[in-house]
Amino acid sequence: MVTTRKRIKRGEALYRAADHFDCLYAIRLGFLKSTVMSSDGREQVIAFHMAGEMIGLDGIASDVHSCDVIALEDTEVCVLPYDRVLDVTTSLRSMGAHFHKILSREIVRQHGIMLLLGSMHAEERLAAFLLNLSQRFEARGYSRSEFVLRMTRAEIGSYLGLKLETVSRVLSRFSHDGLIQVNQKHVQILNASGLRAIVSGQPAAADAGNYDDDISLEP
Amino acid sequence: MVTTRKRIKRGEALYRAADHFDCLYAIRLGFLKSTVMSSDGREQVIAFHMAGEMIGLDGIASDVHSCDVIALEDTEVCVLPYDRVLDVTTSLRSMGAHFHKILSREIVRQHGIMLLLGSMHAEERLAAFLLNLSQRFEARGYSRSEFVLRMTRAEIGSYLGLKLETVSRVLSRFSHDGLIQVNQKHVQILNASGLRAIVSGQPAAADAGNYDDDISLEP
DNA sequence: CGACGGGTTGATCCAATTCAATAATCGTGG
DNA sequence: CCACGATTATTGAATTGGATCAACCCGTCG
Repeated sequence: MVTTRKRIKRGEALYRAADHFDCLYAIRLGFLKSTVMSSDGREQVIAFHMAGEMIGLDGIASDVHSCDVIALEDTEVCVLPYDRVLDVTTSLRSMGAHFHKILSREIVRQHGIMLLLGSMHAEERLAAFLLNLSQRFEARGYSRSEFVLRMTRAEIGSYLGLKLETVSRVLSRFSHDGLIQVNQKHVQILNASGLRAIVSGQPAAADAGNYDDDISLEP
Repeated sequence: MVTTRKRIKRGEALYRAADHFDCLYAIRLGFLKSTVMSSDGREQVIAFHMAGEMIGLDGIASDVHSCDVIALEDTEVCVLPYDRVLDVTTSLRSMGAHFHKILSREIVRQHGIMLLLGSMHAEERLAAFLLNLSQRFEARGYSRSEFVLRMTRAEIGSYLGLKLETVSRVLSRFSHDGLIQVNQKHVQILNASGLRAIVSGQPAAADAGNYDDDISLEP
């Protein structure tokens, strides 16, 4: 499949809601957010995207994009004209199946976010968020215990249905409890099991020294 | 495409999380809910489904279903073996495109729910919920102003990220303000524009008699 | 250097939850 | 058909988690 590249600078949009839909994008490197806007102007971050992920799927529904996608750092994407995607997915059954899976995975992923937004407390949301990032960084070969948040506190808050002050407070609390170390955008996870316990609704069981697993400092 | 039918009685499951994925289902008539469960047992309703909609899309991702689908009333679905769906969507390009749209539409729909869960107050959520139901009933030829809620207050609450008491209270308030009339599961929308104003964050602008549009009593 | 965006932290407030009591409705079996 | 227990719904009072308002710090950039 012929693929062209496209670069988006930090702060710029890859596409915006109401833009005509032509192609999908595979992220080569960089970090982006997707946002939707309500009629009265409230903005909500609905996803953060990183290298290896495919974006633009929202446009297939009606040939028009339904959200904004903004680069949070300089980003490079692979442009995949949807016409070509359709060619491939219809000519090769296995490619058709594969593409269905990509779409379905996005649906399932969103189920998890709805669970989070619908039933979790601030601490649980933040813990889940950090673990999710950690897991995604690890899957891409980066450290699962140390990374840089590409987004602001306000963007994290929007994504998690919280205000930026709450995000800041909870991160401070986690830091105070020895679960993480935060320094502005730089985060180090010190006790992943502790975070997992919080996600599962545990009231953070005192503290104890179960730093048994997941302490690591890969490249 | 050979299609078989399947009946599910009120309270029974069409499928459950972890069930093997084989087929999709088109709802012929009835009403269902989809729920996901967090590891610690919290249940969250992620969707309500009615006649004409397709369900089971979550299973494509990994050949295993990721949510429970339960009938809220006696329901009949059309069983569509996914293998056959793949045959059709890969042999006919237009069918492939159409199926992609179905999947993408689900993704876009969920964006709206995330916006709701992430940034709306209880009254806004309920107003949006009622308008959404109204619109879907209308699209199916039923009255847009009078319908029966097939789900309990607890299920509405779970879907909207609220407690059942809050749902009950807000419905009572809407009723008191003349926006709707509620009688247990039976709801009549008296002032759809008022509800729309609430969704858009308007503090319900006194009341005024703008019952201009959308009062109707179709069959 | 001063302004400005991003972050932290404290004090107060309020919307929604929790706890609780009561009522209405439904399903079931005698 | 009616009685009875079990859901489901409503409503009130008290509580609280997160929002809001506000002050301040820090680094960056013109």
